[in-house]
Amino acid sequence: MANPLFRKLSDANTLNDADRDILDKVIARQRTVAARRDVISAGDRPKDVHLVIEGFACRYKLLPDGQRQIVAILVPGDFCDLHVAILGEMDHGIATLSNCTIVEIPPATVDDLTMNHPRITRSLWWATLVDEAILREWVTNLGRRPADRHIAHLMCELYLRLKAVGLVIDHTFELPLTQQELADAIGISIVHANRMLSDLRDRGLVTFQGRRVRIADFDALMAFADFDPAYLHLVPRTENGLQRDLADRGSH
Amino acid sequence: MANPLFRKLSDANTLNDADRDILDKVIARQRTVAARRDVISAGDRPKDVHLVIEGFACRYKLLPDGQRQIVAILVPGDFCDLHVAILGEMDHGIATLSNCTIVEIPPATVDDLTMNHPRITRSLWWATLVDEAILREWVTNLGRRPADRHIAHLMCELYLRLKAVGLVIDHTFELPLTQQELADAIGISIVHANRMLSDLRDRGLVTFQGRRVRIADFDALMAFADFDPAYLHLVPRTENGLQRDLADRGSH
DNA sequence: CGCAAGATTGATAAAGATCAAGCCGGGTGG
DNA sequence: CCACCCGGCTTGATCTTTATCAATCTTGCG
Repeated sequence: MANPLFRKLSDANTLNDADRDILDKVIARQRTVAARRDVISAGDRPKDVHLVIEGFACRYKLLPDGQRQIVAILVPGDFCDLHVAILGEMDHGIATLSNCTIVEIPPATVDDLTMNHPRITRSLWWATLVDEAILREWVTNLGRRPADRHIAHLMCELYLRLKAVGLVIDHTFELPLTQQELADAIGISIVHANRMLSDLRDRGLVTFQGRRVRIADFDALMAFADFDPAYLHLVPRTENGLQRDLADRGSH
Repeated sequence: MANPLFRKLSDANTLNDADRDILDKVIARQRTVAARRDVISAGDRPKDVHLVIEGFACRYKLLPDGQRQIVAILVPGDFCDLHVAILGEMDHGIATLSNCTIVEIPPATVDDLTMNHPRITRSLWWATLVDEAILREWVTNLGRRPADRHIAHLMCELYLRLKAVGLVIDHTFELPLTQQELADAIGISIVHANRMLSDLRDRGLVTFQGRRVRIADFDALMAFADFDPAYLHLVPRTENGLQRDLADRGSH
């Protein structure tokens, strides 16, 4: 996949070929990070902005008793720390879940984007606001949805987010999470995660084959999870864009 | 309180008297909203940006079975929907918890700020990023902290946020939440909320007198809640700013 | 082959939800 | 002035969800 950043941004924002060229240059400086390593640790003051190009990562918080809460899952095209400069230091860590390709963007490049490329700036804003919307949905999931529906909801979310960057193939996507990591994202114990997962399997809603997730009937899963994709704000400029997108989902 | 927006922003960002004048003008157009009314409903596309000047409000999501999750508590100085324009429609509602004074800021004013007032723009960015940091902490609270500590953590957070806008007086602050509303924020049932609240009272950590919360020993409450104020990014330009701020807390 | 990490299962305990009353205080209408 | 009514608070009993503890199984891999 050439440029997941461009793909993601242009999916819901109007960007042109010139913008694509610029974003291609932005992601030129890549490096790889092995699975289960910190990309940025809590307390860091990173100079460069980091972006996931390939692989999965997560934001997480550690509690004094050693528990961990994953507060976001980062997929290709997601920023780790756009705008840390403004906040100063990281209040959480970012770790890879799989082998990852990470891009480091020097502050000068970010400044150039915000000063000279309003369309891109606006779409970066959009990405930030969607991240926030996802967090609100996670709060709702944690507060009010039982564990099985919560997991189902997360699978719906990842399905659409990964679809936006072309990583859903034939109703399946890669998801290199151990059950412990899933439990840390859902806020439950690993034992409970295991049981809820096998419930979902038994219901035929989600199947896990190795590191791949298969969602045979997305509508059924959405219904079970009470999933409303509105919060992802994927709707492009046209009114019926989402309908198209959703109708399209079986055809890939 | 004259201008909670200026107070909040200048607490962690460098702003001068000229900025204050501009922000005073920004909040000129005020209106009042009665308690327990929607300021903005899910699905709205508000033209103006809304800001709480006085009173308490909340962001919330409704589930199909009628359950509610409060995903943020808004206090004076907090924006309801800075930048909705970019996302299009609201994916959640905003309701008052008490009688509120709300400001409506026309898009032209926001544009003027972002184009002509870089210091203010930066501090608005800061406010947005802090909102996101608060959401991450809420995710952690919901996922990994038991209800009593979760409530204690929220009280610590509100204590510091309200202190930043001058609303903590003599170790107390107003909090016009019913137990049902608190339960909706913490993600528990009202019965459990009631029991955890009386536990906190019994431990002497938090006392509730009418609509006022008293935190006699903030250090003890922080310790109980495992509260680390770093995520609020209140630290001003100086290194020991937070220390000053925290040391100051008993003296008001 | 044998190990280690991860997945699974069973038994039991704790946290929290639900159901059902009762209480308390402030406002309202007679 | 008082009865009563209603929203919100409190309490007890019981049920459900989830956590914890403790094995055991499975599988990829050196």
